Amino acid sequence: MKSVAERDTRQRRAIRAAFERAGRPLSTDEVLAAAKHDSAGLGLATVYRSIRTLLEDGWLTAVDVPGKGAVYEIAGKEHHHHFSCTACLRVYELDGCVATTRGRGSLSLLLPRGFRASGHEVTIYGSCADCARASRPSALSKTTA
Amino acid sequence: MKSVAERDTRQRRAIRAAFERAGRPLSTDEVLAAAKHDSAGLGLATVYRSIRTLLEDGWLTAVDVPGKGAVYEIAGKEHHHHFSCTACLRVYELDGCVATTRGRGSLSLLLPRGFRASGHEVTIYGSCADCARASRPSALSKTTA
DNA sequence: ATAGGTGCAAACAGTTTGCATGTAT
DNA sequence: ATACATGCAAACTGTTTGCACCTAT
Repeated sequence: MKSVAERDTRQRRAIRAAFERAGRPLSTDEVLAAAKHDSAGLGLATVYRSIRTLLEDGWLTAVDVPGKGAVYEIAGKEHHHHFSCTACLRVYELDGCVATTRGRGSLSLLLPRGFRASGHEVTIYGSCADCARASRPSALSKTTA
Repeated sequence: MKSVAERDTRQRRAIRAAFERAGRPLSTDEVLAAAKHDSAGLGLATVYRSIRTLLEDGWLTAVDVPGKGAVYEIAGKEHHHHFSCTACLRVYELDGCVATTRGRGSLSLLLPRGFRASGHEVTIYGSCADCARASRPSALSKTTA
């Protein structure tokens, strides 16, 4: 009775594979670039449409990273935060949550009276391991020597 | 010797006044709407240009609120975070920082080896006092009766 | 008088949509 | 066979820019 919801096409397989290979949240451009390896000629509109479908299916979730716009990651993981590398512009997922690191409810302490929290978003900026290594002078010995 | 950097126009006075009156971060549309009270006929392009000038002058800072885009607030305050009301879409400034609420450095605990943090951004979502009050049934007695 | 500011409209970048064609089912 | 998916290009939205006119200095 129920008509097929999602069709298994080359393009969508490529897009899903891109997320699985990346292991980190991807922007639309990153998806396009990565998925083109499996499906040349892939169009940007298809990337947008597929991402929307995957969001509706609950396979992906959107994360809005300040300064980077929306990125998407495979859904279903437990609550976590994100790291945005200011050097390579890649976004990474972090394990754990500030609120649970040091006792529950630390975030509510910041709220004025009468405000009710329903969620939160934490983004840490800096250099990822790759970029930190590349820019640290003392590390050059290992890389260069 | 030094040529005049910024000129004191009706429009810019209106825009600065809008921020001072609001007491919270404003989006470009909010600035346009609020500043039009003091300066009818104000154009959106002028809002964008003035905001940029005020950012360069260090009078404003930009805050990128996930799901809302950029908002701007008067600069110079000490490090703090933001609250985004999912009901009225207004953004508020919160006093204090998660990292200092419960001992320093709790955020670094979340980082994988080799990552270096240079800053962080925390946004809490929920209902502001006004919206929480308006939607809470038990509070209607006070409002209605 | 003149450099800088303003408003309008055109230009742009990122995202979405219409339509004719292609393809999984 | 048919409904859904794709690619292209046009449409839209939010932001920036070019240009002629205006105004604080």
